[in-house]
Amino acid sequence: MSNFQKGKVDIVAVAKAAKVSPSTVSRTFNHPNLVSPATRKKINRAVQRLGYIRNRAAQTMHGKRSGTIGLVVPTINHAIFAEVIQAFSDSIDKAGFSLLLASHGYDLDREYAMVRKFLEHRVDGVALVGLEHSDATARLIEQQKIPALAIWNYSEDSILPCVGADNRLAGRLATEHLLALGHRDIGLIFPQTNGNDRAQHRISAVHAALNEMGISVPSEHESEAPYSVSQAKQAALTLLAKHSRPTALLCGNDVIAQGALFAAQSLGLKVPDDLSIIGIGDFKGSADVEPGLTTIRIPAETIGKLAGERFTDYITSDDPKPFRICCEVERIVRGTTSPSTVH
Amino acid sequence: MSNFQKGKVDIVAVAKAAKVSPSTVSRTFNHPNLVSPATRKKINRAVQRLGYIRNRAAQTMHGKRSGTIGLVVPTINHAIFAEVIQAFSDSIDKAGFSLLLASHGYDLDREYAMVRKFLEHRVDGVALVGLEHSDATARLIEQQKIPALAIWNYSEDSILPCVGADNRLAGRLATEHLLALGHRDIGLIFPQTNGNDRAQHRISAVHAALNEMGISVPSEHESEAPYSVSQAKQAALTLLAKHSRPTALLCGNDVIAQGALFAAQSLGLKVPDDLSIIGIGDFKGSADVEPGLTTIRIPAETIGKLAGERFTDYITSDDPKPFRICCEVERIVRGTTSPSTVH
DNA sequence: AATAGTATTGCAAATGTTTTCATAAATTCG
DNA sequence: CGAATTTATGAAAACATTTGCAATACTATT
Repeated sequence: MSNFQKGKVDIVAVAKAAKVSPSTVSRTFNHPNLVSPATRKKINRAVQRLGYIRNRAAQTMHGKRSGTIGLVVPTINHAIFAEVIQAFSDSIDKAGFSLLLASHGYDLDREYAMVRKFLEHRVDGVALVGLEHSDATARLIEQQKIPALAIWNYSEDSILPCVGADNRLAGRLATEHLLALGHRDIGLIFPQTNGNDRAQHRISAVHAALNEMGISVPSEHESEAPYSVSQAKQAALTLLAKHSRPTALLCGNDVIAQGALFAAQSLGLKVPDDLSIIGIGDFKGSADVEPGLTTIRIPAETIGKLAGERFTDYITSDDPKPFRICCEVERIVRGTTSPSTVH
Repeated sequence: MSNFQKGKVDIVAVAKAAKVSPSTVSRTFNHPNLVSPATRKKINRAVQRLGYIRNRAAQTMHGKRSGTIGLVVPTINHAIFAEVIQAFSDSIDKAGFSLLLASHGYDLDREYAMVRKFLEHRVDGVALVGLEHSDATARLIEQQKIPALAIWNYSEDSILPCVGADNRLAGRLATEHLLALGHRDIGLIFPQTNGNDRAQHRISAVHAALNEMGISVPSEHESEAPYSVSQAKQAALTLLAKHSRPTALLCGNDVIAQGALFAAQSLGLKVPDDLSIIGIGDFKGSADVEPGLTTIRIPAETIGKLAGERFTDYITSDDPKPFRICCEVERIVRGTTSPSTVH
């Protein structure tokens, strides 16, 4: 009970307390099999007594991994990203890594800044959302040779390793579902596609699928809404107030779809009888609204989990092989869609 | 165009390229006013050319701050925590800090483990959710003299500095609102209170307020639900199916309240005419359900923002003064509550 | 009992910075 | 113009580790 409070407890304080050399203490942590059980016990006791905590900063300086992975998301405060962050965090935690998290608010220049910041912290890898990033970001990753991962989106020609879903397919499936139900007059509410390749892929697939059927969407039936139930509700209200109302609404994500649902309800429209609504995402809660939301499920949790597992493998492997993983999207039919009654 | 790729670019590589000493390079970053504009320019050019990125691990070893703050939350994947994380992240980012994030899943032993992990990374401070933590965690914080902050909850006798709301008051306000509307037969759906002092404070205040009116809640009108719309919906369905149905439902948070709302709707009950529902939290989306959810607003964003600002101040101050900040809760009356029709 | 081999430990160099101190150059002032 | 400041730079020590190498102590083998 002597040197508890006095000064820093570093590895040499522990060494002194255990009457061994600092090297031995270090070895006890890093190569326990190289030190005799007896000394190991002495050292552990000293560690306990002094409350020593290893200093990863010092380790990192030796070329050891920092044990951190940086994740940059557009925003944390979305059902869907929260889910993927949670799964990713849990997953890398299992592999002994800590999560550095930042958001860029759909601004790719801020994304760059965040990646840089993470690089200063010497993260062992950086994960980004989506496949579209600024040239500066791409250069930075290339130049610094930092392991990087794109999550959320899948594309067979992605430059970075990726774990995600095919958003084009999601858009197509949603469209085909409505078409199969006989809808020909389809309204579209999507988020801005600027710097958001997920939305961009989805909407272009929707248009493609409609074109194949010779359907085009009149511009007054196409609307843009930010990611927020209330603003989506507003947008839907405006769209639905138009003289010629579509028989179905295809929404860029489930948050927008929920907004649309509430808008329809507050206009006294019966969903799905008067109006069908389909979303994309299958967020937590989409199953629980009344009626349950029909949607194309993007398996956020699976993506996050898988991304974490594969990325940590990749990082810790001596000869890392790039990978691209496509997680299946799936049509989930619930209560907000029904056959068109117009013939 | 010589030493681009060959080997590490560290401060001495930059120094060499700019034909100055490493000290001068370091100074250019840390005390730019101490180095002449001319050399500064030379150095900056070299930095650009080589793509040098500062190494915070090495800085940290010098007793400089690591520039990271650890935040441990029960779970990331909740509307309410996502909101507070976002605000906190943005706020500390402005002050130049990076966020290390971890979740413990309402397990205080895991919380301890996460704090330890953060300590290894030499975070400059650690923020926890709530005021209830394991003894080990408290000891660790005390012993390591690491700046710590409790967010989300306010209490005047909190040991740690705190930024949060008075959850007891929230519980009381919710109760008083229902009582004022004439409800005497009130059902309760709350999350588990184990290791969750927020819920614990709320429910005890509810019971206290009811007691003062001589009201007690029959056990079949009191139910426990985890944090999930669907499971809350289930719990509410069971509760509402009882022969004697309460006239109002007081829910431990807005997610549960939403579940209750959907349950009521699927049972064909008119809200608020047949059943009043009040939540606590005012989550994103609570305003947008139909009818809008009456709730007690806990200003998550304000809490996160304020917490970030005050905590970074605290950390960077030479003589930090402890603080406790109470953010106001507020009754938000929307469409899910109305006067009791039973007399 | 001597030798070879193995298990255990310590020494010292290295990692990438920052900072104190010292020195040199430039500027001011009487 | 020389002394006194001030400004700009460099050398070297310090920070907390890890690890290659060397030294020592132990075991097993003949």
